[in-house]
Amino acid sequence: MFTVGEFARLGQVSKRLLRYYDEINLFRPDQTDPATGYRYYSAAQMAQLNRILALKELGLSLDQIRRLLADNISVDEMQGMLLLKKAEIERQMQAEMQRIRKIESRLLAVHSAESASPLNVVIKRIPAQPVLSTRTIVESFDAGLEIFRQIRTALPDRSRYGLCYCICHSDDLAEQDMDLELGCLLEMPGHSGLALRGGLHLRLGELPAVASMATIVVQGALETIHTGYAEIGRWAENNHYRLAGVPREVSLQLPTAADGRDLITEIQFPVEPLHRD
Amino acid sequence: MFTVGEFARLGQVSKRLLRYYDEINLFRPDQTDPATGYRYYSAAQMAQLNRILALKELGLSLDQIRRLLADNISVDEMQGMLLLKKAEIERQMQAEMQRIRKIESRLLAVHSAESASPLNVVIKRIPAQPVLSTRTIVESFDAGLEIFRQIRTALPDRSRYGLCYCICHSDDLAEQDMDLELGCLLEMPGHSGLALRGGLHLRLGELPAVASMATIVVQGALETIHTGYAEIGRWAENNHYRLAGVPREVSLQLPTAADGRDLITEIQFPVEPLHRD
DNA sequence: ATAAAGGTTGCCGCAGCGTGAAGCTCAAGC
DNA sequence: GCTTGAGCTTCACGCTGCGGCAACCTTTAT
Repeated sequence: MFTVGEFARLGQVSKRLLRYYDEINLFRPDQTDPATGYRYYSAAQMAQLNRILALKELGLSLDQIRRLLADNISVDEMQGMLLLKKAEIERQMQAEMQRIRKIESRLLAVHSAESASPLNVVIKRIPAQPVLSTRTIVESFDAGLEIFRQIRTALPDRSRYGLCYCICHSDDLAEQDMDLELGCLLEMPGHSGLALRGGLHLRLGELPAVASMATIVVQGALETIHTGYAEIGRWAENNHYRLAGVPREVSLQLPTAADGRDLITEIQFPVEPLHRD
Repeated sequence: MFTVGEFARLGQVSKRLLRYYDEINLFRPDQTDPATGYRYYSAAQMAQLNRILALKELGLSLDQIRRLLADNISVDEMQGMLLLKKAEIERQMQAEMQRIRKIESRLLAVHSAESASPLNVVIKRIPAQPVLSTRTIVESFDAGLEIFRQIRTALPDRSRYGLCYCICHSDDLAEQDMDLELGCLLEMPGHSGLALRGGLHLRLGELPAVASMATIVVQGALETIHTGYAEIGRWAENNHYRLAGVPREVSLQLPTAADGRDLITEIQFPVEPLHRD
C-alpha cells in the first residue's frame, strides 16, 4: 500500500490530481481509512492509473475515460469510442489545415501593400430577405447612385426600410449600360409596390437565402468596389472555395460627396467549399 | 450610424459580443453617448469588425488581435505573429498526428484479447536516482527474487529505502545465468555500502536520469514481464519511437506467494522519438 | 401619455482540468 | 511527549470567450 504522496511520486502525477480523480469518481484508492480519510493505493492500481493517463493522451475526456473504465464496456463500444475520437481529431485537423491556408494566404497579402487598407473576407449565412426593388438599365455608376437617393427619399422610414442593395445582372465587366436591380431591404412585412418619380416602379420581391456568402466591406466608389471583387476572387482561390452565384452589393452608407468617395458597400458573393466532406 | 442591435445584425454577431469587445478594449464604437452610454457604430467600422472576425478565424486570441490592431504594428511584426501562429498550429497538428497513431495502435490492440488485461505504456521523465545495489550472476529468476527479499530484510526502513529494482546486463534472451544488477532506491542521502548475508555487498551507486522513459506496469512473474517488454516494443514501433538504452525493472510489490504470481513490476525502457523536430 | 422595443450595467455560469492556500488532524521518529 | 512532515477537507481561482438574466433607463411609435 502506498499513501497519496508515494503513489503520486511513483506515478509522476501530483497528489492533488489523485485526490481530484478520487473526488470525481474516476480513480479511487484501493482503501480509504474511514476514520482519518487517508487514501491508500495498491501497487496493482499503478497499472490502472497508467491506463487512465494513456487514455488521456489519446485526447479522451475524463468523462469518456470514466465510461470506458466502467468495465461493463464491450470491445465494440470501446472500438466505437476510439473511432469516434479519431474522426473528431481528423475533423479538427481539417479545420487546422484551413487555418494554415488562411494564414498563408494572409502572409502573401501582407506584402502587397494591403496592410494599409486591409480587406477582410468573412463568411456569413444570409437568410431570405424581402425587398422592394426595381430593375433598370443605367448608363453609369452614378446613375445607379442617383436611384438609390431617390429610393431613400421616397422611403425615409428607417424602421421599415433597411439598406439599399444592388445586383448587377449584366456581364460583370460592362461599365456602361449595366442591367441593375436596385432596391432596398424590407425590415417589416406588409408592403406592396410603389412608384418612384422618373417612371421607375418598386416591386416587392425576395432575395433568396444563401448558406455561405463571402462578404467584404469596401469604402469608396467604383474603383474600390472592383478591388473588392478581386479580393474575394483571390480569397476564394487561396481558401479552396468556388464562386457560386450572383453577387450582391449592399450599401452600408450612401455617399454625401458627389464622387462617392465615402460610399461604403458590403459585397456579398455566394461561395461553396471546393472539397466538401 | 448604427446602434448595437443594427450593427450586430449587419455584422452577424451578437450584441453581447459587441459590448464585450468594447469592454475589453478590442473594438469600440465610433461614438458613445456620454449621457446614456448608447453605443453608435459607423459604417466604416464594419470593415474593422470583419477584420477582427477574420483574424479570429485564423485562430488568434483576442489578445493577439488587439496587439495586431494597435496600428503602430509594422508589417514585419504582423508577419512574425502570423508565422508564429502558423508554427503553433503545425506543432498542434503534429501532436494530433501522434494521437491518431496512438488511437490506431489501440484499435489494433483491442482485438487481440488485450482488453482483459490492458497494458498501457506511459512516458515518464526519470530523474537521477541514488541506489544501493549489488551485481551478481544468478542462475534463475527466483534467485533474483530471493536477493530482493534479503535486501528488504536488511533494509526495512521504508523512509530511507525505497523500491527494489533490477537491471539485466546480459543479453536479454538468456534466461539462465543472468548478469543482474539488483538493488534498491535510496530515498535519503548519506548512506554507504553494506554487506548482505551470502557474500553479497551493496554498493552506493546512481542510476542516471532518463529524459523519456517508456514505462509499463505488469502483474505476474517472468512470463508476464516478457509480454511487457513485447508490448513496449510494439508500442514504440506504432508510435514512432526507438528503444534507446538499458531497461530497468522496478518492483512495486514483491511477491508473497512462492511462484511470484503477485509480483508487480514497472518496466522502464529509455526511448527516443524517431523523427525529432 | 404610455407601452413596447431596444439600450445600459453588472454579475453569474460554463466547459475541462486541474492548481493553490488555509486550517486542521494524523502518524511516525526521536 | 513533541516536532515535523504528510494527509485531510473545503473554498477559490484560472483560462477564453462569450451567453443569459435581472434591474433599470431611452427612444420611438402610437
